[in-house]
Amino acid sequence: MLDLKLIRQNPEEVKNALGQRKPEYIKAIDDILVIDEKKRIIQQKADALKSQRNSLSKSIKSKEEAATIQAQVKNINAEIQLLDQEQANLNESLEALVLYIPNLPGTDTPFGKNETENQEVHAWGNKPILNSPKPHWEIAEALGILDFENTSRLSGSRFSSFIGLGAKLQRALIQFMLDEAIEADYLELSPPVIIQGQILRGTGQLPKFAEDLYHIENTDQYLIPTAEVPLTGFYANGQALNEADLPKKLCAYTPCFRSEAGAAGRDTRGLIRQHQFDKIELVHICKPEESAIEHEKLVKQAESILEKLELPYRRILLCTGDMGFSASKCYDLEVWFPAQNQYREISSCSNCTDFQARRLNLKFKRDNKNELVHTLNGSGLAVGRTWAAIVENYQFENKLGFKIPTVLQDYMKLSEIS
RNA sequence: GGAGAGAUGGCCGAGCGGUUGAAGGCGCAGCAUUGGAAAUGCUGUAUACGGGUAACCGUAUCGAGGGUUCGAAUCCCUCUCUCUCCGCCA
Repeated sequence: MLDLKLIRQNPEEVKNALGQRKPEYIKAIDDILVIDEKKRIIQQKADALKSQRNSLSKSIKSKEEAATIQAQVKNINAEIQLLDQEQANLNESLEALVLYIPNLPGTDTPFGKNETENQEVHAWGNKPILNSPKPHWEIAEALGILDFENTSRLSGSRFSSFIGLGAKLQRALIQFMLDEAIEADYLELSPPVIIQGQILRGTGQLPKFAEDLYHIENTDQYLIPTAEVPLTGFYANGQALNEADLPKKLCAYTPCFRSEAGAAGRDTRGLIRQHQFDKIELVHICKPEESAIEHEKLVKQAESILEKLELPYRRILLCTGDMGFSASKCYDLEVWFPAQNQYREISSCSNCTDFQARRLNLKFKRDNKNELVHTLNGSGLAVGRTWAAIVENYQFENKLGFKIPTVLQDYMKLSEIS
């Protein structure tokens, strides 16, 4: 959520910045300004009447003199009720508008209409030289370590099961990624995967992206699409954080659930796009002036996982038109998939500045005053996609199977699966 | 699921329908005292919205929402959550 005062005081700046995402936001800001103006005028009227009412009520000392004042206050009350109702209505429409406005792109976020205008920052690693790379699902299904067919009868399309050594590899990846995060001073949380709608509004998934979520019927609860939600929301609406405790670095392993509405026909084969997948998530909560540096640290932490797994990847700086709702600046890490002959997203690291903090009421105390924190999140990493990337990049050319990355061999007690 | 108890500021804890945004204590911050500290003393310590260059002023908030009243933390209704006991259960 953007600061209303910022919109009020620098409307042109806000419109310029949001217009870089999509031109339609410019009109929304104009609407907000009009409603905000109306609301303030009404609030001033109502406050003045309430003030009058309070002092009249206080002036009643004896029962004898009460009658005339009572009549007076009753009249005032009728007026107040109308104004309050009007203000409540305006507030509602104002909130409805503001909750649909995304974060302002940072000044170092490049302008661009869509993903074609993202910028590659750097690429790392050597792509494997393979004459005819096989897709991961072919290799894995043939090895009997991954199943789609039986699983689709269990759960429907876009679900899968890991079997035997496949399941063990997934478990090893989770263990490895968590160990790496904890080594880097992250505090591990194991949160619920069912979360209140209020928190999802806070992190920005709601109200705009409700169709992407699995909703628990007859409740205000949802399955999380990412552990960013419970991690970022963990301290919401509670006591302000201590300045000395910042930056807070949290990590969690959780399953993630996405309805993938609107993705029909895309990535229908393999592990790339599933309704349920595992992910290790990293979240930083920090002071405003620290968030740019924390963002670089966060993305490097995610990169270090790929480097230790020796998977070729590149870092992309997203442009204004491709960036997520809550982000001000965002790097995507993309891992190389030989069979598809392309890089695919495996981590998305966002600096959300104070956007989520304002919606979540997430503050810290500095000089005896409450200030909004900045929040950052990134995957470290998406487990299913990492699993698939290992199978494809480490596949043997002359026989069925693949090598286990060196760092995982201790976890697996195994050097290859064939 | 059944029965009961409760929800007040960072925490504990008062609170007759009317100078109660809220006593008192703890904690925290500043100042004094000290060679330094402890102890002590004094002062200050909620949030949001609005108005004002500012000092400051107005309004709202005692779990949430509604109601009664000239006036509600205090009375009434609904909901939510927490705790205790019983039942069930990974």
